[in-house]
Amino acid sequence: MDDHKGRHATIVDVAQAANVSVATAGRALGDYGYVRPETKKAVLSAARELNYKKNIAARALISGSAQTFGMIVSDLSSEFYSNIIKSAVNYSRMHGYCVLIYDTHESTAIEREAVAIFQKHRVDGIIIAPASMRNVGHLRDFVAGGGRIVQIDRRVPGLASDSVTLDNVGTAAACTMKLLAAGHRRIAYIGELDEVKPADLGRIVAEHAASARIKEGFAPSCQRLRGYLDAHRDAGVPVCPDLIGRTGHYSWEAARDATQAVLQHEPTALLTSDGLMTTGAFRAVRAAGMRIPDDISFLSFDDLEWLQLVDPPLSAAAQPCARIGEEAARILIGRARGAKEPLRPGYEHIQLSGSIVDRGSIRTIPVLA
Amino acid sequence: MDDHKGRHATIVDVAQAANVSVATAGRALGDYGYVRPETKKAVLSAARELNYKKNIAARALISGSAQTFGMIVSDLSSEFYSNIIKSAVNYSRMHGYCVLIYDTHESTAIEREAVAIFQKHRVDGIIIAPASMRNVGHLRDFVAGGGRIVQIDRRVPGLASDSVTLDNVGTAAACTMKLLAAGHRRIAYIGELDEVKPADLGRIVAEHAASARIKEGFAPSCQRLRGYLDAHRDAGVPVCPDLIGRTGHYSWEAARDATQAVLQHEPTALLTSDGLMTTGAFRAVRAAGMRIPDDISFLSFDDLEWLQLVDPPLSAAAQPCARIGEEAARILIGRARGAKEPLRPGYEHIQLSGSIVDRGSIRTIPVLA
DNA sequence: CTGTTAGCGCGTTCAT
DNA sequence: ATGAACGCGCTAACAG
Repeated sequence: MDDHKGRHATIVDVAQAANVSVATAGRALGDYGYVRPETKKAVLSAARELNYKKNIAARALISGSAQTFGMIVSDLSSEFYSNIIKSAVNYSRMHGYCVLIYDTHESTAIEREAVAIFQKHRVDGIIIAPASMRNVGHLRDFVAGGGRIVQIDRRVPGLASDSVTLDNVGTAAACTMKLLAAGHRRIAYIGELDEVKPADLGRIVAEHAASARIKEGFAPSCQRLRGYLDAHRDAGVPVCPDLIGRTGHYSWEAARDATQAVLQHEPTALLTSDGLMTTGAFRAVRAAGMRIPDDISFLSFDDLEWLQLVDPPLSAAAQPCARIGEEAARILIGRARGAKEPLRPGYEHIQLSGSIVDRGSIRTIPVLA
Repeated sequence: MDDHKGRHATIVDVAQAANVSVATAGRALGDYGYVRPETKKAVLSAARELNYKKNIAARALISGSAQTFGMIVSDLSSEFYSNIIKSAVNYSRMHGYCVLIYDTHESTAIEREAVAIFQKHRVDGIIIAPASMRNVGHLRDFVAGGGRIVQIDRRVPGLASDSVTLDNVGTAAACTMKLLAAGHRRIAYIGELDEVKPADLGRIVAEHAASARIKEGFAPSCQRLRGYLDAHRDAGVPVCPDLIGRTGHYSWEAARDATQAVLQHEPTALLTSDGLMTTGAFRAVRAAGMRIPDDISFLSFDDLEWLQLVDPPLSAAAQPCARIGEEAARILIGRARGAKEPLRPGYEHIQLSGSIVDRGSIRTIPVLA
């Protein structure tokens, strides 16, 4: 217990105390190579005595790995991301990895800084939900320098990285089909859609050319729009552009306002593009004094906890947050383990699908003869 | 751009490329000592050319600091902790520090592991909401070894560390007084209270001896119970033990069940001890078909986002999450900066107070003549 | 099985 | 103003 005033005991101290060489001490402590059991025992007890803690920095200097991942999200405190982080952190922990966290508030500048810091820390990989689909030079540089990235939620096309995303098109289509099957013909969609110019929106809808125009490389809200349009096309139901609410930026206030505008055009159902949009849309519906599902049906993309607490509870397409985090960590661990090989040529692109939880916020409209 | 197959450029590479010594390169890159401006410029451009990134591990080996904090919470994805983490991470980032995160699911074993890992990483300090008030040997060892800790939310007595907590007693008393002032005389309280044996509960209440029995060193739910009792005593209103719901462990299901039981004893108001309890209590109220505030008034400790979304919105005592995270990081940064001194003798114990947000979920009961 | 030694990349003396 | 050399704590070659 004789701590040298806060200075940590080193492997040399332990070796001396156990009357062995540093190499032997290293073998005993590191659990590798040949060490006589008794010797090992002596070393370990000396280590305990001195309160010895391995210095990861020194190890990292040699091995090049500090057994650490970096994780970058745009909003750490959102229910969606915090759940993903939780599972990624836990999975990593169980496999001996720590996680450094960064919150960018959707700022590319901070994201760039995060990547730079992580490079200095020589992280074994980065899990990131890119803030922008276009401004990704720092990410390209990172992978060019040998860094490993797993993208989550969003996927930048052409970026040499693995990814774990949702089948946005398919899940949104399933949501839309559910509403269509319930007899709805005027389904509103509220999303950020900042990549779709308002001027183009009408044309895209009119042509039902979603598949051609909204390709990979768009943010989730756009891909989900595509699912919405695809479902309409497949069902032979025309889409009214006025029912598509575009916030342009990411805030619930904007979603509320967009919804308010869309409600003027008498939709019978509302589909949101994610949790924040749900919050805004729900407020707008409430403010308008409309009742769910009698006056309007509601289907939320993202299953937030409070959806079960309002009256009536709201139906939702739930994303498998825990799996997203786990898969991302799993991929990174796999790559870190097999880092000796020159890096496999291909990348994993895992697409999970959302599951619709029906809580009764969707009204079935009787078919008019 | 000639990356050596993933290997990072070192300061030696940069020095060679710039035709200077490593010492000079170090001075230029580290921004210390004397360097001729032109030389510096040359070094910096060489560094950029080679995509050089300082290796923090090497720096840490010398300075003993990796400019990193550790943070340990029991539930990363709770609204309360994720908000605290967000602000702590941001504040740390702005001051050049990274944050490693651990989620313990309230497990002391994982907490112990987290501390051990953080020691290996030679973190400059740990921000932690201790999972247990008693099982804290690993924390004592950490500070005994020269480690710095800032406790948040909870505070273990006698642990040599700073802390940032809420004035639990005062805030809970204010909540209770608000309900008393509205004319309520049968106020239920739902809390975890695992440190108060059910057998003792009756006696504690009967004696109104809270101040003497529930001292520092108890978890928040107990301290808040004390505020609840103090307010009653000060107002001269007796407390009915049947109105105190004790879950014993931390889950919303338990809170729902405890509330259900308490509702049998006809409270006119409900005070919860934190966000999770609020969720459970609210579900119980809803399940019982009671209307807020007509049948029962509701005041939540912790201001969750959804409280504004239910009908009617629920009043709450809001904790200053952002400030908690900031203050914790600020203290740690201050101590890390002044680490040369043998450590100041005293510790900071910051107590913030909650602010009550009234949204109309409290009914005013007319005084009976 | 164990000890000796040489770095990992950088910061920091000292000289020059 | 710049360069040479040592050391932070640990692992990995070697010898023995």
